[in-house]
Amino acid sequence: MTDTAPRPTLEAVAARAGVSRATASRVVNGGDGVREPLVERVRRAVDELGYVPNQAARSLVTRRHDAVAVVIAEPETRVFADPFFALQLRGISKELTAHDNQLVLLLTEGRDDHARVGRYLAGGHVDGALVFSLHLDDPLPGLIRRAGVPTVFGGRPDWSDGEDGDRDPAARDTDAADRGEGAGGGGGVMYVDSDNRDGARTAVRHLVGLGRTRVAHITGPLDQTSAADRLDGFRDVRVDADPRLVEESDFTPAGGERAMRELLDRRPDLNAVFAANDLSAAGALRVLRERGLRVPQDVAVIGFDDMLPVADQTDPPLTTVRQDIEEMGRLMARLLLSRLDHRATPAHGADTGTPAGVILPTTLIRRASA
Amino acid sequence: MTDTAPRPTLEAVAARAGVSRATASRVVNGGDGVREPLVERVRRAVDELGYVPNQAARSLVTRRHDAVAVVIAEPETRVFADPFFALQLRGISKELTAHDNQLVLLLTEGRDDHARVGRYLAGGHVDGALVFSLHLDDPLPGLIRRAGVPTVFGGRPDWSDGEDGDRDPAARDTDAADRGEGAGGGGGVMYVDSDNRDGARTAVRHLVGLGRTRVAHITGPLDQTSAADRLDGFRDVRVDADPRLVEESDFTPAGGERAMRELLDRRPDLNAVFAANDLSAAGALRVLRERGLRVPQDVAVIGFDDMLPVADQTDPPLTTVRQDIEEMGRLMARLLLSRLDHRATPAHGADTGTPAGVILPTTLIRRASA
DNA sequence: CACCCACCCGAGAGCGCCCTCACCTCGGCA
DNA sequence: TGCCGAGGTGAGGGCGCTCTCGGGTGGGTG
Repeated sequence: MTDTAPRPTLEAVAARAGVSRATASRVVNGGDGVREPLVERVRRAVDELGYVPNQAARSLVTRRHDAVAVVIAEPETRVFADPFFALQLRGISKELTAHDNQLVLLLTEGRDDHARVGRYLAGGHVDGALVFSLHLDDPLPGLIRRAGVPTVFGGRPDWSDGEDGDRDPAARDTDAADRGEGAGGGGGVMYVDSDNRDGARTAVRHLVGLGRTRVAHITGPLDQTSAADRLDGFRDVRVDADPRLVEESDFTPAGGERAMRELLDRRPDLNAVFAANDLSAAGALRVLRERGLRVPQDVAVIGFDDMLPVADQTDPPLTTVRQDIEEMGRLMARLLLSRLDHRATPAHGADTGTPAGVILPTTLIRRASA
Repeated sequence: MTDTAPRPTLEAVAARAGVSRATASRVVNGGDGVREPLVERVRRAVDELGYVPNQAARSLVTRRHDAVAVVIAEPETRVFADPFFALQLRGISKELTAHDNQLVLLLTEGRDDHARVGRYLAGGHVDGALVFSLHLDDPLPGLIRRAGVPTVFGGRPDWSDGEDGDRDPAARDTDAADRGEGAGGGGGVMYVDSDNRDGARTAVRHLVGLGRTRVAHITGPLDQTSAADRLDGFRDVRVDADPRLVEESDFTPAGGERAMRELLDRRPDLNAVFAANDLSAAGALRVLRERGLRVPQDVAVIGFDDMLPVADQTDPPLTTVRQDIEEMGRLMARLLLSRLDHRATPAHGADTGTPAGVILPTTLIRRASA
C-alpha cells in the first residue's frame, strides 16, 4: 500500500539510541572503540527500526563496493551448455557471499561487448573482476589489464602474441608471472587453473600401465588453453604417437562420437582412448558399443573432469581425471578478495609475494572403463 | 604504477568545459534543455578526461541503482546442469545490458540463504528482482513479496497454500493476478512462463493423430509447476489413460532411461511416448534402441524444449515442443524494466493494466521421431 | 595533588551527484 | 518602446554515510 516507506537512516538510529551518528556508524561497522552499553543500545535501535545501511552512500566515501564482476566471454552457446561454468559460478557465489560481496554477472558476446565490459570495469563500479576467457585470441585479457582492475582469471589466460608451442609448463608459469607485473594497479595478474597437463599425463600413463600401446586422444577445441594443455600432456607420455591417433574435437558428446568414429576408421587397432573431457568420452563410449567393441576389454577409455551426473552414469562408469571445479571458483574468489584486502592496507612494498598462478592438482578416479 | 589515478569528477568536466556542474550534469544525462554549442563543449570535455559518472553518488540521490537481482534457488546441483537457466540468463543479460542495467546474481542453497536474499532485496540495493523458484513449497516467493521489491518470476510461481489440483489454467491465472495485488509496493507480482499445458496437449494430440492409442508420459519432477502443467496437458487429451502409462522422472537423461524401462516393463505394448523434456526423451530413445524398438515405427517419441545441441542430435532427431527459453528471459527483464519505469513516473492510478502473468506460446517442431 | 595518557565520544566536513530555484537573456507582442 | 514569458544557465542544498579531529572523562603515576 504505502509506497516504499522511507528507509531509516543512520541519523534515525543514532537519535533513537541517544548517541551521535559517528558512534552509531562505529557500531554498525563492527563496534570497535565503543563501550558495551552504547553498543547494546545502538544494536537495539537498529533492530527496532530495521535499519539497513545505504550501500550507495557508504561506497561514495569508502570507495569500496563490496561487489565483484564475473565476466564470461561466450563465443558460442556451447560455453554454457557445459555445466562447467555453472559449477565455478557456484563456488564463486559461495565464497563471495561468505564475505558479503555481491556478484555482478557480465556475459559478453562479441567485439562491441568487449568495449562495454572494458568501460564498465574501468568505471570503478566493482572492486575487482573474475574473468573467464577461454580463447587464445581473446582481446579481453588485454583490455582488462589496461582497465587497471584487480583481476583473477579462470583458467590460464593466454596473452602471448600468437606464437606458442611446446615449452614446458614451468616456463609458461614464469612467463605469466612476469607479464602479470606492471599492470592492474600494482600487483600481479593472477589466475587459477587445474593442472591439465599433469592430469593428462597421469591418465595416459595409466592406460600405458594397463599395457595399452595404441592410445588415441580426442582433444577439446585447441584454441582453449585447457584443451591445448591436455594435448601437451598426452604428447609428453606418447612422445612419438602416430598423428592419426589424435583427433580434434569440441568437448561435446556429439563431437566425441564423431571423433571416435574417425579414429576407429583410421586406426581400427587402437586399444585405448583418452578423451579431453567426460562429455566427449561419453560420446566415444556410445560409438564403441555401437561398433561392438567392449570397454575396457577391447578399448580402455578415460575422460577428464569427473563431471558428476555424467561420469558415473555412463556404461560402463567412466574412469576419469577429477578436477574440483567448484573449488576452482571458490579459490578464484578467495584470491581476489584477499588481494583486495591487501590493497586496502597501505602495503609496505610491492607484494610480489602473491603467486601469479595457482594450479590445482588433479586426481585419477578409477571406475570401470579403464 | 600510479595507484588508481583519481577519477575525474563532474566538477572537473564542468571546469574544463567552462560551464557549471548543473549544465554538465544535464548533458551527461541526455542533454535536454542545453544549447548545442555547450552540449558539444561538455561532450568533448567528457571524452578528453575519460569521465565516467560515479554510480554510487548518482544512486544516492536518484534512489535508482540500474541494477536488477537475479535469484536462482538451487535446491540441487541438477538445476544448473540443465542448460535451461543458462539460456534464460543469457536472454536476461542481453535485455538488461541493452538498458544499461546490471545483473546481480544471487544463488541460494538452503533456508538461511533465503533469509539472506530477503534481507538483501529489502535492503534496497537493487531496483527489482527476477526470480526463479521452481519448487512448490519454496518460501522464497512469499519472502520476496514481503520485501516489497518489484519482481518478475520465471515460471509460474506457486504460492497457493498447499492445495492444488485440476483447476483449469484460466482459473489459475486469475488467481495469480488477484494475489499479485496488495504486496510489492503497489503493483502486481508478475511472471513469465511457457504455455506448458497447451504445449503438452499439442504434442499428445499429434501422437494421437498419428494413430497411436497407447501413449505413455515420462514426467518431470512434479513439484515443479512446469512438470505438473505438462502432465495436466497430457491428461487433458488422454483423459482416462491407464495410470501405468505415466511415470514420474526428473528431467535428466538417466532418469529418462529409467522411466522408459519401467514403462516398457509395465506396458510392453505402448506405441508412443511424450517425455516432459528433451533430456529425458534422449534417455528414452536410448532404451528403446537397446530393446530393439524402432523409432518412430514401433514407438513414436516427442520431447519438450527443443534444446538445441540435444534435440537435433539424437538418433533419430527428436520431434519436440519448442519454447523460446532465451526469449522468456528477455521478456522477464523487459517486463521488470518497464514496470520500474512506470513506477518512477507518478502513475495516475493503480496500473492494473499490466497482466500479472505472461504466457508464451509453444510450437511443435517436427523431426523424425514422431 | 597535579599531570599525563589512553580511551571514548560527538561535531562537522566532505564523498560526487542531481535537482530546485532564482536569475538572466531574448524574442514576441501590445 | 516597454513588458512579459519561455527557455537556458548557475548557485547551492542535500542524499546517507565515513572519518578526522578535538574535547572530555577516568585512572594511573610522580
